[in-house]
Amino acid sequence: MTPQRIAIAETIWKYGHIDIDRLYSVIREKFPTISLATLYKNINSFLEKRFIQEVPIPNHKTKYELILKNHGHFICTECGEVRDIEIDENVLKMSIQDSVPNMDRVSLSVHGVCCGK
Amino acid sequence: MTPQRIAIAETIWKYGHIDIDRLYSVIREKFPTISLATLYKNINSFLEKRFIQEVPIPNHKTKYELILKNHGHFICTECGEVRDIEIDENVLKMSIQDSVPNMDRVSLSVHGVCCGK
DNA sequence: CTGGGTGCAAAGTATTTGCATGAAC
DNA sequence: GTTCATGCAAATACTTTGCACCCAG
Repeated sequence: MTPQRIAIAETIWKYGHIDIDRLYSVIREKFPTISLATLYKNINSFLEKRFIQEVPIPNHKTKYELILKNHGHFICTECGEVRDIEIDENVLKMSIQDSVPNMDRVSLSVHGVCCGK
Repeated sequence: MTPQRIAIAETIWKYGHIDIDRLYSVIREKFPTISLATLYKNINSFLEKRFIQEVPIPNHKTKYELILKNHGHFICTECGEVRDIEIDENVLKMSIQDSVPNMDRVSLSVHGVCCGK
């Protein structure tokens, strides 16, 4: 656990969802010499350890978020913003008509336009 | 509508879900001179026209599928295979506890391991 | 002709790797 | 001293762009 690593985790937590570029610029305020390589290495290590997960966003860079409680995402197809939405996981699972092998994790994304565009 | 373009659409349809590399090698059997650039151009044009959509897969290349009826995806976290699963969209929407601005499209992914691994 | 698609090459962007250095134990 | 993360540079991977050519209307 290095200070850089802590800052990365904190920043992801603080922003909720953040992509690599924003993360880079935020972290550099505290650690001006940090490199993108270090960032990617830490991101990948966090991913492996299942501290964080990717939130892929069409036409935008993938964002990262801490894995806390299960929730859905509203993803704006215009600006790429992500908002968490609460889901009732039992009801959600009831919507699945087919049998599914080994359901590890269920992820729900709602796509739409957030701003009045 | 060029023969290449038709072959691309047909191949996506035939495979259900396919990534760019597989698409490239399949199409090249029919059109040995086709380039990745052409493939990407057509993919992007299909995406814009909403003929196809992306299916992002953690640790694997994005796959593409025709937009037919709404369904969910089972995504194997080991091999990246995708299987369509039928969903009851009304029940699924009932699982959403928060109000959502402009719900265009809802996408459900179930992650797990398909093979006995 | 003209418009639009193809395919090559090149550029651009994103991500990973190798290695020297330095801090922590 | 050994281990492990950092940060630079380079390599790799992925995707887009520019342009010359060709085909169909």
